Amino acid sequence: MATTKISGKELRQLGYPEGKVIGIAIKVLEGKYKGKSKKHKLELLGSVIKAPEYYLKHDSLAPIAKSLIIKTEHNETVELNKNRLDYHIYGAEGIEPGAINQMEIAMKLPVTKAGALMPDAHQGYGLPIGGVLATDNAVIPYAVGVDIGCRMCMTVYDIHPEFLEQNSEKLKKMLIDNTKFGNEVFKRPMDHEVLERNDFNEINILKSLKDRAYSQIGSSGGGNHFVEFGVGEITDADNEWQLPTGKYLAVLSHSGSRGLGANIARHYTKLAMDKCRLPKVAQHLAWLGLDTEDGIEYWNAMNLAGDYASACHHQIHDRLSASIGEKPLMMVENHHNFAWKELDRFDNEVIVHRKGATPAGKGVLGIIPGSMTSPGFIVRGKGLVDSLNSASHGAGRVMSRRKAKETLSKNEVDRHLKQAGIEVIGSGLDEAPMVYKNIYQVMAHQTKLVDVLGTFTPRIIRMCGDKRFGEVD
DNA sequence: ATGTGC
Repeated sequence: MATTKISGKELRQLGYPEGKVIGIAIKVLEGKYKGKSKKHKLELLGSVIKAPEYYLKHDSLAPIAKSLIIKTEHNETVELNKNRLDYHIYGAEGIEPGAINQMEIAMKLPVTKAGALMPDAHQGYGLPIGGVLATDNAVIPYAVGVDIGCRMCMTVYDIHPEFLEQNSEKLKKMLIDNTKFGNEVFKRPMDHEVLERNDFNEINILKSLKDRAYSQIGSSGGGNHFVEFGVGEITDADNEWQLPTGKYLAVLSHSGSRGLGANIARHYTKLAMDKCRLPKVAQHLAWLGLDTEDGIEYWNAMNLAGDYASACHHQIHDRLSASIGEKPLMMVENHHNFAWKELDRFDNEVIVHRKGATPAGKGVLGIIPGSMTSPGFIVRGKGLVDSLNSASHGAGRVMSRRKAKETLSKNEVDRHLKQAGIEVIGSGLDEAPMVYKNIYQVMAHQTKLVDVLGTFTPRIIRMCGDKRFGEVD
C-alpha cells in the first residue's frame, strides 16, 4: 500500500539538515497534515526550507521554520585541514574509489592523528567500512559504526567433523531452537550480569533501552549476522590453546548489540552532528570530545553495548554447547566495530576507531570470516604500526544489497550453495557468496598484518530471512 | 545495523 508518510530520507533530499529539525518536521506533518497527499506535504516542506523566515508565525509550520533558523545561527563550522595526513591502504586495487575518498576526508579532520584502510574496505557513512582512524581525545560515533560492538565468536569442540554429516538434521534443529533472528526473541531470555550494570540507571538514554536489551539478549538480529556449524581446522601447531592440528566441529557467530547499540549510536551521532558542525562532505564524522560530558557518556554507553554484544555471543555458544552436550575446547572472539584507547607510534594515547576492522595488535587473536562458501580465518595480530594494529573484518562486499537482489537469481544461488555442500536456513540473495570479495585475495593483502592459525569452513548456516525485515526464514 | 523512526 502506498504511504503518504514523509520519511527522514525524503527530508534530507529536500535539503533538510541532520538533527532535530527532521523529527520536528515529521511530527508536524504527520500531525496537522495527516491524510494529505505526499506531494502536498513535500511541497509545503520545500517551501519552508526555501524561506523559513516567512513561516515563523505560521499556525502549523512555525516550529519547523524556527528549528531551521536556529540551526543556521548555530552553524559554526569546524574547518577541515587543507592537507590530509598520509595513511596506508592495504589492497588498494580492490577498493572502490568512494571508500578511499571517504578515508581521505577523514584524514583531514583536525582531531585525526593517523589512519589506515583495510583490504575489505567499502563505502559507508562517514568513515568507510574497513576504515581505521586514530584521533586525539575525541570519539566519532560514525567511525565506530551503527552496530556498536558487532563481533565474531568461535568455539571448537572435541568432536570429529564427520559429526556434521551424520547429524545435519539434528544440528539444523539445534540452530533453529537455540538462535533467534529478525525480530524474534527468546521467550525466556537468559540473565546476564551486563544487564545489572549501573550505566542503565546513570545514563539517561539507557534507561529507556534496558527493557528491550533484556528481551533481545542472546539474539542475533539481521543483515549479515549468522550462527553456523562448520569445520574448524587448526593449522598452527604452536597455537594458544595447545590444540593438536587437525579438524574439529566448530561454531561461528557474527552479530552485534541489537537495538541497544543501534539506539546509542543514533542518539550520540545526532548529538555529535548537532554540536560539531563540519563541512557537508565530512558531516558524518562529527566527534564528541572525551573531555565533555557527552563524550564520556558515549564512551561508557559504547562500552556497555560492546559488553552486551559479547554477552549475546556467549549465550548463543552456551545454548549450543548445552545442546551438543559438550564444553568447547576453546573460544576466540573479537569486536570489529568499536573504539579503544591505545598508544600510537610515539607512545601518545589516541582513540583508535575500527569500523569493520579486526584488532591485530601483536599476539591479539581474532576471526576474519569469508563467505558462506569460503573459509574464515583464525588470526594472530602482528602489531604492524602502519596498519594501526588492525586487519580486515571479512572479505568485504563487492555488490550492494540492492544490486544483489536485482541481478542474482535464487535458483542460481541455491545451485551454487548446493554444489558447495552448504545448507542455509534463512538468508537472502543480498548475502549470497558472490556479493563478497575473494577472501584469499583479501588475506593475501594482509600477510604483514596477521598470521593465520586456522580456518573455519561453514557447513550449516542460519541467517535472517530476507522477505521483509523481521520475517524469519 | 535498527520495530525504517526522530
